[in-house]
Amino acid sequence: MDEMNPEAVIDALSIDCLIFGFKKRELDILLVQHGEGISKGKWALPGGWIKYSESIDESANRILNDLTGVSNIYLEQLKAFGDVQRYPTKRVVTIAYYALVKPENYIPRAGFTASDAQWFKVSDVPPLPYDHHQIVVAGLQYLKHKVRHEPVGFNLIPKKFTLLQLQELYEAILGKKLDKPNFRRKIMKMNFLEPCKEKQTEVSHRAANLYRFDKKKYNSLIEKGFTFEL
Amino acid sequence: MDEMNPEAVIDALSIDCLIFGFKKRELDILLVQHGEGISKGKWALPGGWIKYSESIDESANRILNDLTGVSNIYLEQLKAFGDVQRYPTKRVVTIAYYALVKPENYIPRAGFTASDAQWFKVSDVPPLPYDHHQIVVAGLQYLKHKVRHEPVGFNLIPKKFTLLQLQELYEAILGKKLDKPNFRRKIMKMNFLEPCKEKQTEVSHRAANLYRFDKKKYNSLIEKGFTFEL
DNA sequence: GAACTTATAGTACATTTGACTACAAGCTAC
DNA sequence: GTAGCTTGTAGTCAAATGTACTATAAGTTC
Repeated sequence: MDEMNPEAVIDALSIDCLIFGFKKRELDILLVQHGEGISKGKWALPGGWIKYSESIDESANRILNDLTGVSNIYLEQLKAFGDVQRYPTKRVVTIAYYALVKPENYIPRAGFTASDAQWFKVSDVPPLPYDHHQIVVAGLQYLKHKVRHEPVGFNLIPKKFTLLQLQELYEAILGKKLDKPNFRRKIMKMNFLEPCKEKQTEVSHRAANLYRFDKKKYNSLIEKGFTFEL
Repeated sequence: MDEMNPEAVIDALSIDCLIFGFKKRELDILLVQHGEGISKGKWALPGGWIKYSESIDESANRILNDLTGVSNIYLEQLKAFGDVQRYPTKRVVTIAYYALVKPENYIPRAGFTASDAQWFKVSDVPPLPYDHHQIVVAGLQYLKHKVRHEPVGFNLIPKKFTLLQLQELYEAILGKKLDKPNFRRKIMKMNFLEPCKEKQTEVSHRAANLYRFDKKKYNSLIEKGFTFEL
């Protein structure tokens, strides 16, 4: 049977990846240009078929890496999309994954069946095939909600960051100005930022302290009933 | 091909339903006993195969109705589970759905391949086959989070309810005692509960006022920027 | 009516939030 | 150097909110 061949795919089940980046106060998403198949030449979310030999999580990572060269990021499942007519030639249910990354760390390079891979501003995404637009909308909506209830923003800025960088990120995502002293106090009181004991360099003003997100601290706070809210 | 037959199923893709109820201060889930197949006799989440002719949402509703007689509820997608070895005889990815219902409105009656259908206390769930335990845990975790950020709890209690009933629901889900006067004040200040101008009946103590959740009020608050938090 | 149960109101204190002020530290231009 | 700029960091204060209570009211059971 198919399942005996480790390269065989489940032909009714695919993965699509929605990768968010953040550059110059703009949210970006990563698209690939199809190099073959029925949608050749079109820009679309990086996606592909799930193999019998891999879990769906593994599948998402492999597909993303094959098509764009992006690897070792934390892909999380967004949602399955399974309308009867979402795919033109046959019935295909797709499981969408998403991730937040720092674009400067992930220069996409097209691979496998993709002829190109590039970041697009969310505000300037080309027409997408299948129900990919719907997936993007669902992902954006989810991100908007998630960012207020979980400290996912840290995935979008450098490991070591200043409090102002963090504040500007939130201002951009939440779409409003925040008071500087109050933001600092609120974030610092949450107690999961670790000072790096280093300062900013190469800035033409007083250098700010650098901090990093301490996941261990955060997790232990969560276990004690803490909930992140911003 | 398979897809031409409207009864044909996608044999690598299933649905499992996680239905929560609330009775006597306890959270329940709805299980069915398999009447045939490799897990005959075992209690499991109501589940089945997705047909080529139906969307995954439709599939979830049909399967739940076939097996338990429960219909017309709002099923929401929880997550897809796709470990390679999650199903014993072949590779199957399942999409889990969940819903919150008032058990008194939904007396389960077994149907189709199920020989029985019953509510089980969450604290007293029998051993479940496949990765169904993992699905239940994921669902509970999600519910626990969701219930604090959205007023979904009202789906689990009668339309007209007392504040103590509501409080007991939250205590059951969150797993901790809440202070009565403070809970009342907080909920009432949110301003989306409408007094029914009726009182409890048939209770052997002072009758409490009945309230109902006013979805219109809630929605208009949301539009003004209000966020539910508990 | 006494004892009990649950409903509901109120109070006092601590904590958090939001708007704002003050000042320190490092750069640049003169 | 110093004036003037930018950004960092600390603090104040009143209002709102949350927390831990106490008190009392309104029924039921015996």
